[in-house]
Amino acid sequence: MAHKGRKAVTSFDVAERAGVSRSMVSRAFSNSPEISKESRDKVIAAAKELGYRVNYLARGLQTKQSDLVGIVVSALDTPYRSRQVKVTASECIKLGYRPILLTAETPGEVETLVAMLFNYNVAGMIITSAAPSSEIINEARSLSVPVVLINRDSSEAGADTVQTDLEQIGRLAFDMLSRSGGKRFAVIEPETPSYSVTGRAASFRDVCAAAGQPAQTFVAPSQSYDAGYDIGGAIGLSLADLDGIFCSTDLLALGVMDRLRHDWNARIPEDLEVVGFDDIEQAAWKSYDLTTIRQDADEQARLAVRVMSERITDPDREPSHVSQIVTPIFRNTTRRNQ
Amino acid sequence: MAHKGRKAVTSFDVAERAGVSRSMVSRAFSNSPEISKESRDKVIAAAKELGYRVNYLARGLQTKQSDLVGIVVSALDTPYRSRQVKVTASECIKLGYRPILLTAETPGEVETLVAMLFNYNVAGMIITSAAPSSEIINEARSLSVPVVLINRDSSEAGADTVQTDLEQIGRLAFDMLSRSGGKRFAVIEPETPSYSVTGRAASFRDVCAAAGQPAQTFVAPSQSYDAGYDIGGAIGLSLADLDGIFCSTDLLALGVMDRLRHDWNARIPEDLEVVGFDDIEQAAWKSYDLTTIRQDADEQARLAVRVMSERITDPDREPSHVSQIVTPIFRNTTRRNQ
DNA sequence: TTGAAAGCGCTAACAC
DNA sequence: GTGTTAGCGCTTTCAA
Repeated sequence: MAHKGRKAVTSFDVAERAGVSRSMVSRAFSNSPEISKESRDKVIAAAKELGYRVNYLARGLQTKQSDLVGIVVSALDTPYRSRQVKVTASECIKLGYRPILLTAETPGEVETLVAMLFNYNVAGMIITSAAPSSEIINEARSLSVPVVLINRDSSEAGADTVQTDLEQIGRLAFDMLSRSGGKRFAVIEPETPSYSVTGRAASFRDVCAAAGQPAQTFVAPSQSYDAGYDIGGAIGLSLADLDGIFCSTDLLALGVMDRLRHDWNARIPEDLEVVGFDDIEQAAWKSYDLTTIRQDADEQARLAVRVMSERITDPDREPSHVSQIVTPIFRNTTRRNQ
Repeated sequence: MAHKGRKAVTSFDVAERAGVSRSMVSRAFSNSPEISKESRDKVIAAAKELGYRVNYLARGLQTKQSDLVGIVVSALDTPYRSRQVKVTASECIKLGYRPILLTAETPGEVETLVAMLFNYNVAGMIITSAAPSSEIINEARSLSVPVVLINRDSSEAGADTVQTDLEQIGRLAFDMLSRSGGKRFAVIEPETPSYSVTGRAASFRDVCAAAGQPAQTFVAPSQSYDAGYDIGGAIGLSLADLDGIFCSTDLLALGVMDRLRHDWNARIPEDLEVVGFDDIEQAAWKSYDLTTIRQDADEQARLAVRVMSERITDPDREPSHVSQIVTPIFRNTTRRNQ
C-alpha cells in the first residue's frame, strides 16, 4: 500500500500561525458567513505561508459526505469506450465528483472491484462493463449508494440505467439496408454475449424475420476489428447470397470490409452493403466511409452522470431507466443514401 | 457535492454484535496476528450479518497512509492514450492503489486539477498531459507526493519521468526512410507544440540535416487524423519533390495517406514512403498497413506506475528519468522492409 | 464573531 | 489475546 509523507500541516498549525482557533480555519475554507473579513484574510495568509491544504478526506469523515465516485469500465482501449469514459470523467469532475477509475475485463474482476468501492465510501458509481451481480446491486441499495448501468440489462431492480433503444436499432438497420431494394441480409454478433451488442443483433434479426426475410447470423470471436477481419473470410464465401450486412459494432464492420476487399476483391457497396454501429471516429475515415448508426457517447455519458447525481441528491426516488435514441449516419457503404 | 447516505454500520456496531471490542474488529480486518481464531470468526460473522465494510478513508486518516493516486490525462479518446491509461489504471489497482482519473485538456485545467489532488491526500500522481507548472511540482515535492511525468519535459527538477528516447527516434525514422535510397524527406509536426511529438520531428530534422539532406517541414493543425487529412493537401502538391515522409503520429500518417490516395491518386509507397509513430492498433489495419515506430504503451504505463510506487516507498531518493526504447515496425508503406 | 469541546470511523500504543 | 484510551484532521454545536 502507500506510504504517505504529507508534511502534516494541519488546520491546527494554520490556526496557531494566524492567531485564531481551528474553527476559524475551518470556517475560512468552507466559505462560511460566520467569519469576519479580517479573520479570513489572516487565515488565508497563514495557510499560504505554510502551504496548507484542507484534507477533504478528513472533512468527509466529519460531514459524512463523499465526493468520490466509481467508474467501472472494460475495454477502455477501444474507440467508443474511451470517448465515453473521457466525458463521463469530465462530467463528474465538472459536478464536483472525483472519479476513481476501475478497469475490469472479467465479471469476476468487476465483482471484486465494485465491492471494494464500498470501502471508499463512494457517493455513487457508473458501470460500463459487465454488470455486477444482483448481490452487489443489493448491497449498494442497502448502503444507498446509487449505481447506474450503461447499456446493461436493466432487469436488476435497484440500479438506474441508461441505454440505447434496442428495438429502434433493429428497425433502423433494416431500413437502411432495405432502401436499395436488397432483401438477403446477415448480421454479425460476437461469440461472447454482451447485453447491448448481442441485443442489437437479435433486434435486427427479429425485424428481418417479421418482414419475412430471415437474416443469416455470423458469429465473430469478439467485437473487435480483428474479429471482423476473421469472420470476413466466411462472409466472403457467402457473398453471392447476400445483399447487405449489419455489423453490431463499427470495429467489426471495418474488419469485415478490409477482409472482403483484400481477399475477395469485393466492392462495397456494389457487392455488399454494410451498416455498422456506434459511429466511432474511424468509421468516417476516408478508407472506410462507413454508413452506420450513431449512439452518442457524449450524451450517454452526460445522461449517466446526471442520473447518478440526481439519485445522490434524492436517494429514495424510483430507479430511472433512460432510453437513448440512435441516429442513422449515411455514408458510402450503402447504395441509397437519403 | 455529494450526499452520502451510508447506513453507518461502524466497527462499533460490529464489536457490539460480536461481543468484543472495537480493537478486535480492527484486528480482524487488518489480518493482525494478535487475535484468536475464534474472535476473528465471531467478528467476521457479525460483520457479514450487518453488512459492515471497513471505511478505508477513516483508516487512512489514522494510519497516515493513502492508497489514492491521481492520473491526469488529456485526449483520453485517442488510441494511444486510451491504451496507456487503461494499463496505467490496471497496474495501479494491481499494486493496491486506487486511481482518481482527471481529464484535462488545457494547461490551466491541469494546473487546477493537480492542485486539487493534494486535497485528497494522494500517495502519488502520474501525468500524461501537459506538464504542470514548476510551482505545482515544487508543492508536490514539499508535500513529498511523487509525481511522474510521461513523455514530458524532464527539466523540472523533482519529478520523475518516463519518456521515449528522442534521439533514437530521429535516427530510426531516417534509417527506415533511407533504406530504399530516397533522399528527399519531409516531416509533419503539429502546430501546437507538444514536448514529445514536436521533439520527434525536431530529432528527425536534425538527423536529416546532419546527413546533408535537410528535411522539409509540414505543420498540421493538430496531431489527429483530420489534421493529417488536412495537411495531406499540401503534401500532395509537393509529391514530386518528396521521397518519404515521417509523420510524428500514426493518426497524422493515416490522415495523410487517405488524402493522398483520395485526392491525388497517389500510390504508397511507390509515390511516397510513409513512416508513422506510435504503432496504434489502426496502423495495422489492412487499409493502411503502416510502417511505423512503436512506442510500447503497456511498458510505458508499467514503468510509470513502478517508478511512482518506488518513489512512494522511498521518497528521498533521487528523481529517476527512465528512457524507453522504441522499435521499428516494417509494414507496407516503405519499400524496403528488412 | 469567536473559541472550546465533542465526535466522525478508525487504528495503535499500552496495560491487563 | 483482549480491552481501554488517545488521537488522526476535520467540522459543528454550543456558549460566550
